[in-house]
Amino acid sequence: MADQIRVRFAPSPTGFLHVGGARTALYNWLLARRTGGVFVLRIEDTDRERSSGEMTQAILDGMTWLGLNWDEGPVHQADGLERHKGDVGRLLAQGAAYRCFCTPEELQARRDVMKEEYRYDRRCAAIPADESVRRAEAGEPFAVRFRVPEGDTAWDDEVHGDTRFKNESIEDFIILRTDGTPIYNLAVVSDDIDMRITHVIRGDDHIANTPKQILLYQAMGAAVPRFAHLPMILGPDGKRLSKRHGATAVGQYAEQGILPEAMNNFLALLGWNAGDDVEVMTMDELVQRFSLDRVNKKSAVFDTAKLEWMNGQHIALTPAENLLPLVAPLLVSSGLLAAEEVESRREWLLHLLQELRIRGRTTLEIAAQARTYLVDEVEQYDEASIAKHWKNADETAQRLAAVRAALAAVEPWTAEGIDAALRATAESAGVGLGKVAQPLRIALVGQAASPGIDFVVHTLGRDRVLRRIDRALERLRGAAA
RNA sequence: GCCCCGUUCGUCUAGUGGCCUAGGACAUAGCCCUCUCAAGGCUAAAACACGGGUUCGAUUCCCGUACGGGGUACCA
Repeated sequence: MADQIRVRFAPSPTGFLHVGGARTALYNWLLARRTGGVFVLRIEDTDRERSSGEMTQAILDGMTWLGLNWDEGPVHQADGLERHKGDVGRLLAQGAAYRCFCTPEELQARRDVMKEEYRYDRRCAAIPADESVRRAEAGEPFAVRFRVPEGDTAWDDEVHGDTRFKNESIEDFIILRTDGTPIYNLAVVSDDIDMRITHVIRGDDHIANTPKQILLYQAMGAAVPRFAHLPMILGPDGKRLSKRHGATAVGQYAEQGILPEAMNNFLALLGWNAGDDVEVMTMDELVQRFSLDRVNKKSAVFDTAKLEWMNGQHIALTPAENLLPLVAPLLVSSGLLAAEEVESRREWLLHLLQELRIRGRTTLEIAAQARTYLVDEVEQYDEASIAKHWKNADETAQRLAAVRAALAAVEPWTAEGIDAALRATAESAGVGLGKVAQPLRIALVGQAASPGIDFVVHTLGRDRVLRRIDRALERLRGAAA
């Protein structure tokens, strides 16, 4: 398998896994799965100051939630320190890099004078090799810079096509700090060579790093991988997505009742499409259909309304058995259900979820709608609904009393039997079913909107139905008096 | 400042010179279905940033301009 595709996702552990990173990870994962390749996870923790173990774990958790399993890793970039140093040593030995004895303070001073025009003036590039070695051995501190050659550096980007930089626009960048630790561009290239990465898929904020990295590959005598630069994800205001736009960490969406399948589906469509009008896709379908050449160049706005719609689509497609483990914990933690009831009332819960799953866009909404079926009494009556459907208290009470009698006699207790009883009640009263169903609905759930009335009555069970009607009758008689 | 990238309905997008009276999806509005609400179905409104070329013909190719974004660190 010499031509097996190897990709990597290489986040720096300086924060949670955010949606932009998640999409980058997803595209890498999809390409690997699509082609039978290898997906490597690498944690870029060379910046010790800003990296933390908790954040590394948070990123791993986010990936796991999304189901983006990795085949190798997580490898820590910091573990490659010796190799990085060795690579720098070789570049130094072959003259592709040189020691720079300018101190950060000196550089800053020059930058202050020249403002934005400043670019490193290569003064240390002219130091003869023997002198450079002598000063280093004498203990003078130095950083190592890459000697950018003349010419152009170009590549055929999988997303952007031909992309070209003039080397003169690239300064002799530092590859090794004074403290002997590598800089990002060197570490990335050294690691990607070491991991035999064939396709580098990352955000297009890295486009300007790419020529530097290609130069490094060439200097190190390694094959240059394919590059694919994905467009940025923006907030609704068109600015780069950030915390002030609200939820950006994938974990926050998990808490908001978003399904990982929906998140992946939505993220996949942010900058890519399957080429037809199909939008709702399972993970398997995404894997089947993904290809890099249908990735867009244009940055995209993250639209939570569409995410929620898509989540609703995925919830509706999720069998009740699979929905139960997602919703039950919410019901248990809000005290509506005892932990052991999840098992003992499993059939009833599945029956409920089967009905509710097309009625909510998040698992939180589903759980909220399940509430009235789990408590004994109606918790709150919607006044606007009462005003509309309980207009005449006497008449409503009469009708509810008739309904009560009919429901008390339904045998067996099935949705069909209930439906027949309600229709018969309406008919003998000489009104349409709506005139019976709406007042009853308010008596049962406190508002004018709910699933079908026969479902509500059946699911609530005879005892609670009769009790709630009795409560409604008390209320109506109080109002009439 | 300099370097680079981008620009189709409010948003995500289809479109690779004639198939475009620019298609789909979300959101919005209306209708249908109907015991209500969802879901579903149908319909409506809604876009090729601008200016030059090239061409018999440009959303599509080229050049400018404008606007947006990224980079320009001993951050990643």
